[in-house]
Amino acid sequence: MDTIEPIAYDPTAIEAKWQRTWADRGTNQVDLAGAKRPFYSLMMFPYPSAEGLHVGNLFAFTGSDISARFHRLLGYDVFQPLGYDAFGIHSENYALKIGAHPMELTPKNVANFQRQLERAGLMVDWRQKVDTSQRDYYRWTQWVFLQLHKQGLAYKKAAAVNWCSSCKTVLANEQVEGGACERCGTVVEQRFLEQWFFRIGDYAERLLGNLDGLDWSEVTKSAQRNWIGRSEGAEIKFDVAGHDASVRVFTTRPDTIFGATYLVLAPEHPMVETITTAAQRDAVRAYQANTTKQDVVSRKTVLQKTGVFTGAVAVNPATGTNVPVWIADYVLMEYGTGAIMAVPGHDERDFEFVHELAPAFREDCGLEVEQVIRRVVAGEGEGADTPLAEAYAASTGADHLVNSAQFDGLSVAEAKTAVIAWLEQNGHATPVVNYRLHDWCVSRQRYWGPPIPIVYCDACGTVPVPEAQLPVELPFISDFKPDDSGISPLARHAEWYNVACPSCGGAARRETDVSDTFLDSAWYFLRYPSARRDDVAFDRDITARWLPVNSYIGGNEHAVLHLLYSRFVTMALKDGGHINFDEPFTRFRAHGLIIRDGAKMSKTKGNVINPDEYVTEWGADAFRMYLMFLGPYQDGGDFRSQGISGVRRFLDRLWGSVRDARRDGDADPDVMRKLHQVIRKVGDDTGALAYNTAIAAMMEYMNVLRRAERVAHVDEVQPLVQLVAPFAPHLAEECWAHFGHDRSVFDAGWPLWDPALAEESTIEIAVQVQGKTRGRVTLSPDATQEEVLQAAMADASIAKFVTGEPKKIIYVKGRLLNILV
RNA sequence: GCGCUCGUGGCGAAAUUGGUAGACGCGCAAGCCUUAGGAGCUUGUAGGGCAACCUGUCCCGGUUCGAGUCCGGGCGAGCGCACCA
Repeated sequence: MDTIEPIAYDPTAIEAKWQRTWADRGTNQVDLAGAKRPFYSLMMFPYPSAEGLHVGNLFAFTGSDISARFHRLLGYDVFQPLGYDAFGIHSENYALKIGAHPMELTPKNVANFQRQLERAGLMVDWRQKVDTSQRDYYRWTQWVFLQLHKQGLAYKKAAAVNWCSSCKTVLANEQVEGGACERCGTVVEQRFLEQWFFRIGDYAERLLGNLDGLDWSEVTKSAQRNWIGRSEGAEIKFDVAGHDASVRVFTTRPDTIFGATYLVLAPEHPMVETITTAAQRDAVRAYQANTTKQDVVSRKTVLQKTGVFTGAVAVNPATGTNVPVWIADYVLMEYGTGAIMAVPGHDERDFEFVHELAPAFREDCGLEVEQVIRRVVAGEGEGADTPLAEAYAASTGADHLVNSAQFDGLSVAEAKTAVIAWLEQNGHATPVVNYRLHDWCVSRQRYWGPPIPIVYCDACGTVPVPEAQLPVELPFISDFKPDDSGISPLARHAEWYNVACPSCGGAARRETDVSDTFLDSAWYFLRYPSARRDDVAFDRDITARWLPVNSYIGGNEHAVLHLLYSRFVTMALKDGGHINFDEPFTRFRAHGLIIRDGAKMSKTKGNVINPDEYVTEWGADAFRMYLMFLGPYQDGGDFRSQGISGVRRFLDRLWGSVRDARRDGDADPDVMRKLHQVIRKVGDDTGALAYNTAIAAMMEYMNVLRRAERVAHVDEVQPLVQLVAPFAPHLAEECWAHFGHDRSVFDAGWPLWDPALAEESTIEIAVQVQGKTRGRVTLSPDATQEEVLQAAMADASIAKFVTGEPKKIIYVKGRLLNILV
């Protein structure tokens, strides 16, 4: 019996042993102050739900952990921290649901997560753990708020905001999905409330422009671009007849101005009041009352358009003709100027409005459809002279203007600039860039978050809490339940909010809202390396050494939330002189999602995987490795319980070959050649996060060892242990120790591979005739074309296809020969 | 509608980036070993054909000696944005 006998190893014992050893030896700790080759490996921290760790968490963390361990083996000083996003609505809502107090429940959940995470075998430096709900963390979250305030980037204003009646708080635009709360799915209402905002809108251009230089997943960059929503166009002024006023509209299609036959204002537009005629006043007021009460979701998604005429008339600055001014619900106050010029001939929405919803008024009010663009489709010639909304959407390069005076014949692109330039001369237009991105609403009318560090004083006004007085501590209150009043639970506690003004000492009142959870996580990566410092949010030297983050891994659901906010806060802190970099994450990779048997995992479907069960049955190493083997890391994968056995079999075989490895005699040169090839492949793939193919390569090598039908030599097996180490760290340590090493395998370095030793002495070269593969010949890699041809013609099954003299021969060295006859 | 990513065996997937399609694993089949096996080992496994061979990477075209890969058009899926002017 010479072949490798797998010996089922005992993961429970081995894994517990090594986790203990790592903790005892401080294996996972890094010298933060003195590291020579710092590498900051970051994973998105979890919020500690009571349900415990989800496979999705483990999938994400394992991917980051492998990258971190791999870099350590390459010789970097790797810092990989982890912590808890424990403040915020998600934690508070769960406490409410089970009737617990978040201040008591959160530490329990954190402890449970900690236990599960420790079993997973992550190379985390737990000394640097952060917990956003702890005072020594949120003190500095408040400090960040104050820095932004100091820089004029935080302001308070009354505005129409998104109100979730279930979470009983306002939400940022980023937290509203299709008109509903992204967390609970409740339809969001519009409320008019005074809130704190951050001027993220001022950073739109920078947030957009920097994306090109970032090594990030394309999906993430594209999501951010969409969210920032840059559009170039112009503001055009339409004077209102009989008033000393003009309506400013934003358009991306100034070229269509000759077809602008009416204007539309958002119902809540401030000019509506002044320009509405007496005859239309009642109708307008009734309409306004009706639409502003509507919740956001029906304003934004219902496609039926309604509107009412204000009675006012404006002058089209291009044609000089009168155009009626309407108000309608399809124009949004939040975007552009809250007013549009309607071009029903070339805009689908305007076309719909005119045709479907205002037929009774059409003639009376002159809502006419004019064609000003002629569509030219390649190969089809010019389109018919029918004004159609489609012409707007399908503007091809050949389309040109008609019925537009001196601009007739210009292409759409030419006309855009020409029309703006012309109108600009008489002060009727300005080129403008608009963004969809709005300022970040950070106030929350909730309990479980950092109180916003602001005090209101009748004498001094809005006073920031002095930094020396931080934190503004969140008090323990039992009635923390939010209500529908739009006022925070803290506002019920006069003993807390009544304070002396920090400026004049007079009676003053604290801000009673807390800040958005996303502010907690928008700077946590700065805190980790300085987590044990109580005198600064982050140390200058430490920060300069470790940041920006070298590798960040997380879910793409945060593309426009956490990732955008983190970039903004980083830029703001740089502008405030606190740090010297613009972008927090040099490389970001969005991992995929784990589904199960083709469907998303959900409690209702009952297909949720409990990692604990699998870790107990198969071991953390096998579970980690299986998750990574499911498919490309950035695509996620379909979890099938059966599949894990293949990975476990591999680990058992590895353990068997380590146990049986012989030291006498020499290693087989053929096996060693494969080994050098595998070292290269696993290194390349692991660096590229192609974990599935890295694992496949190791399995292939294991098969080579087995098929050798003899006990493997130490030299053939030991380097494989180093390759496996990032994936199955516990077993790798056990194997490494078995080979007699005292130190951790993670201090052993990555095995070197020698290109000369990796090279095959003979290779198969495919032989094609007329481009069809007809056979293969085995020759030395540097065989000449003549040699290959000779060998090919000696093979009857190839030669029979070669009829006559070859006309041309194509030889790709070491790959294939193509004979053309 | 706009943007991004993608489409390959029964299944999850590979393919050195234009060069032998289906590595690796699951599943399945046959065999060995077993009192037994949801264990272990061996072999086979894209489809068709007795075979020589033929056909095959969503569909249609193109470039090329050669296309899963590049180009044009279409169909389909997933994600993001969306009455955004």
